[in-house]
Amino acid sequence: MVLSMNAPRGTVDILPKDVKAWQYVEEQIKEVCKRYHYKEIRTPVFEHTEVFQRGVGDTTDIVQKEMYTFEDRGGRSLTLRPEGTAGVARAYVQNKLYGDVNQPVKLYYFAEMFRYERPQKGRMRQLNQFGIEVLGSADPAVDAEVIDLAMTVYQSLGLTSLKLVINSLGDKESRENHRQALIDHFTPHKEELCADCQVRLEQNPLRVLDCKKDRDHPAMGTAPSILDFLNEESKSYFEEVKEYLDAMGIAYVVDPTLVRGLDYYNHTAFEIMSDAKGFGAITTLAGGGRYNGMIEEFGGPTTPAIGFGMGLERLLMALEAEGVEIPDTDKLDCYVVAVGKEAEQAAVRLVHDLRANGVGVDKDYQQRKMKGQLKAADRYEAKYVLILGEDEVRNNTITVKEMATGEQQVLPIENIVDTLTGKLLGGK
RNA sequence: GCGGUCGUGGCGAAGUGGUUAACGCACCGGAUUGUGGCUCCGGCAUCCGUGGGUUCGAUCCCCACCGAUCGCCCCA
Repeated sequence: MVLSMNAPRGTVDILPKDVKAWQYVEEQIKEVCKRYHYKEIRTPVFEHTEVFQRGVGDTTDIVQKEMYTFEDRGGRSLTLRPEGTAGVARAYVQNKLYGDVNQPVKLYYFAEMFRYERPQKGRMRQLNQFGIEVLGSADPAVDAEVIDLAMTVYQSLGLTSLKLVINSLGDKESRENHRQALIDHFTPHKEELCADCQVRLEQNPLRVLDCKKDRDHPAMGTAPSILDFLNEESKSYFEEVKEYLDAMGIAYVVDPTLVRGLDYYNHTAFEIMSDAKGFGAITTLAGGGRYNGMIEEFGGPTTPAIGFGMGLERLLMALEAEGVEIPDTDKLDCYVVAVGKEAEQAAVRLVHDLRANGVGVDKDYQQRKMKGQLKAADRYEAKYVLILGEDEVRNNTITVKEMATGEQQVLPIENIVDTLTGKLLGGK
């Protein structure tokens, strides 16, 4: 490869041979969304930078170092979306969906996200996510439904090595109290913590708990747990969520150190991870939580909301790691083999007519010999091969060969379209 | 931003400081003058990431760069 006309770092082409898996996954997920009564929303690929600064939070890694931010010709600062929730929240406020008769507003999206990171297995600069947002309900049953939906998506696709981890970050009051307790707890050890954590301690002490470098520090084990700081309301909310999960038979693990990287979460936070082998360092398949303050932050009415984001590249990886077969639905119905100039013309017309009648057909365009054309038909896994040669043209016939059995018969060309459409589409 | 590994034909993969750089897969053609999946034969024709350097000579040695990949951080 001489030219450097390659796809930018961290991006990939999804080629025809791979698209099948993507379409299958998308179809299955949409089917689940339909059953759960969620509606699709499509928002812009880029937003005003401020949408993410305010929505995602200034102290997050995403905003601090991972955004694709640029200035447009009008001098506006725009950013390619690094996650899905902020844009949806913005759209919800701007379009006054809080006034919709149907509440809560239950949305899903498929969207590509952009994060400036060093690529590695399961981590791309452009990535695809499926996501859910439910706005307008503070019912813990909604939290459970959202989690249930995510788990159902994975299970309907055949994944089994799943682990659901949940936590509660509590409401504003609980978080504040816990935050102060964390600062009090870690400050005496500040000098012993890693550089990142020293900064985190100032900005967002919750995330010190997330640190992998300092995970063995003695102060970690004794750090105050958020669960001990939940006020009555937060505590009972979390209890209800767990009860609903229990009621649906969804297994979970409570992990008080689960914090999530985004600032906007409160109450329920969750992650779904894969135990499957071949995953490298990446284990998180999906993550989400409640963000009751964001809509207000965007100038809307006080609106409780919850959602999650699910990485589709990682989902595909998980399917592969677990050996899930993707059904092949687009085999070719017919392949027309033509030999000779006259036959070629008849073939073109036949291909056109069959296609017009709903049959999937292809033919040779490489000037291959008959044998080569048959090989191509075999490669394409065509069900039938229709042969037009000199004999057929002379006798106004056509040879129909069923590839699976090798049986073939010579039929009059006259009603061949009807005959074949009946044969191929009769059952549909 | 930091660290490890790697970079040979469409793909996979050997290899050597020095005439024509293995092999496998795939593809095309022939054996079978109009028939696929098996077998055999042939073809696929200067190409060894880029730019420098060492050398009489480098794909193989040195340097830089670019790219890929895996990991750290963090996450999807």
